[in-house]
Amino acid sequence: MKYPITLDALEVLDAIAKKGSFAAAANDLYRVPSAISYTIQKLEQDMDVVLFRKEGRKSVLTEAGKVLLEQGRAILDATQRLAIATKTTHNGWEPVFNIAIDSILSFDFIYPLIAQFYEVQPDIEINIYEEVLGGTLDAIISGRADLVIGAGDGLAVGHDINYHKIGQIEWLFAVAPDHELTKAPLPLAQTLIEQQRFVVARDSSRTRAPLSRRVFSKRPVLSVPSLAAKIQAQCAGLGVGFLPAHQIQDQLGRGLLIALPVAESLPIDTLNMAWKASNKGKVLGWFIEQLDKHVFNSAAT
Amino acid sequence: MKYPITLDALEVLDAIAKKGSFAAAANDLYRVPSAISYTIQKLEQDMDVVLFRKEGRKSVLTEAGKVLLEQGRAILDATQRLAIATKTTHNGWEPVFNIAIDSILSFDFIYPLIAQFYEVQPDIEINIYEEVLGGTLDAIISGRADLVIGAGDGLAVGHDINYHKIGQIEWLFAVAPDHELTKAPLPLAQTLIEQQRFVVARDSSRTRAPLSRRVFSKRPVLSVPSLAAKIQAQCAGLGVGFLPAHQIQDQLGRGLLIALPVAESLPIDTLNMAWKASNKGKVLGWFIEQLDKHVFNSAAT
DNA sequence: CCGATTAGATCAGAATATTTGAACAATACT
DNA sequence: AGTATTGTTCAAATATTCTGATCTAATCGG
Repeated sequence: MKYPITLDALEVLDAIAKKGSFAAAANDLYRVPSAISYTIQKLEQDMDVVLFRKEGRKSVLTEAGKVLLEQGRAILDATQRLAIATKTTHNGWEPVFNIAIDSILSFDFIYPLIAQFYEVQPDIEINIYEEVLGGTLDAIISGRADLVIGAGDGLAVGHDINYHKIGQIEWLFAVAPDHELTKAPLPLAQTLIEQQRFVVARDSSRTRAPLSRRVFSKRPVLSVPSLAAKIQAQCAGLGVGFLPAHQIQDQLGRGLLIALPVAESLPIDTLNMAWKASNKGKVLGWFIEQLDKHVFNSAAT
Repeated sequence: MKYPITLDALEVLDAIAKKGSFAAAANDLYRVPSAISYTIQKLEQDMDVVLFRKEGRKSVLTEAGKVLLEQGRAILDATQRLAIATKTTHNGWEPVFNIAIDSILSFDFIYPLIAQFYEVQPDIEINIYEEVLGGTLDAIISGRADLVIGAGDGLAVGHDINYHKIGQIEWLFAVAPDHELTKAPLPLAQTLIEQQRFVVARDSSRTRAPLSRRVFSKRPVLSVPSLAAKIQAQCAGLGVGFLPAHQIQDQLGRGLLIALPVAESLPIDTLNMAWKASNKGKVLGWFIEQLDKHVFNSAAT
């Protein structure tokens, strides 16, 4: 069964609609007007429909012609994307790449990397997701992420997951400048800290219970949607808590937050990336290589 | 810019995949094998990708070939649907037709009509929705329905809506066979009725307040999601209420419900269809004509 | 009102694309 | 070893698409 519609004919139809006339479309497509006329007449004959009617010396689309044009454009777009997807697959690149990033990190570091990647390979669809700590393993195993970046230890025993340390996170106990703790003897005693209202960040994109890190407080906590909101709440003096050092350099510099030493020394969290060992994709390989080089939370900066 | 992909090439690729070889695909497409070979080689050259590799004397798809095949099939399907949609538009038929039916009716009556319509015109997408009484006018004005069928008077003053009576609904006051009202003097007095628990049906597909018809009860009502649920609840003796006669013939015949006369005579509701006066669609015209002929709730049945 | 310009159609001939038929090499089967 | 099948090559045939010339009809500007 021969298809009455050809992509070339849809392209001609599109050009006529965009340029407003057969003659202009011909010019646009480097053809002569009679070639355009031939193509449209052949399409009308093959489809057994009328696509244009005469208005004076101009041809205008019929309702059927409009249906063909609109949905034809969608098919042309899909075909162009298909050509690209086929070519990127041919070249060994995955056509789609998903990255999940721990909500405790900002996304800022990944954008320059993606910009670099798009210089190398512009035709890949990259999707970025925000994950909480506990979700990173799920994201890899379930296949919804090709690569995850987040804090915490690798716990993927028996799951054929590769972990690689790419940095570390320093936690600071931070309070507003007018908080009473700024007048207390340093380092802050555990018993004093326990009496404070902690601000905790929950993951707003997940319907799970709020994930609280190092909640020492014996007072009701203040729960906020995100890390950014937590920082704002602590700047406002609404509570206290630990914050990743790299996220509050600006606030510390401007005196909006004060980092106070605590008696108990906090371990520094490692920052890992993880991926399925069986995944040999070139996009994944590129990102792994680049993240390995990337310097996170440098003390010198 | 010439498109490297042609629909014919996608059809060839599809045939090769389905039939398992170039030779079988050639046979299927009424061509010679060298025509298939030519088409694939031209496609590979135009796209600058490798689609097949040799395994012995057989050719098998590469990963790129698989991507092209799968998404190419979707494009072929879309193109076939587009040809049909264009043709139906050319023939004056609307490509999509939406009918909203009052939830007080069952849908049974519309299915034979749709079956008849599909004998006349199989290529139209028909969508059926359930609406409550108050929603029918909205559905027409907003354009989400081309035709609505439901009970009640036409209230569309100033809205350029055509109403047409197509039948009527007889309401019966029905109770379970072991309900105490079956022992009361007939016709049932108003004061006696008022003391009963009524079952009312709300529209589960809408987030509006329950729509109650003829709620006489001074007791808390039992609200259920649908008319079907209302019938079931009344059969179970959970309450009383009015039910459209045509919907409970079976239950009456089997003694699952008893229809009791009430002192106050109830008006019979008219059943209307409504549509926008400016809508001249052929599908709409066909349904209006057929519904006009259709006999609803005939006393003889 | 008239000449110039533009839009699209017609058609013979040219150019390009696709197909066929014959022959071949390589692989698989009996 | 002989036969069958798969896919390729290639000259020739066929089909499709395009060009260039010419035409009709409609619109525009002086």
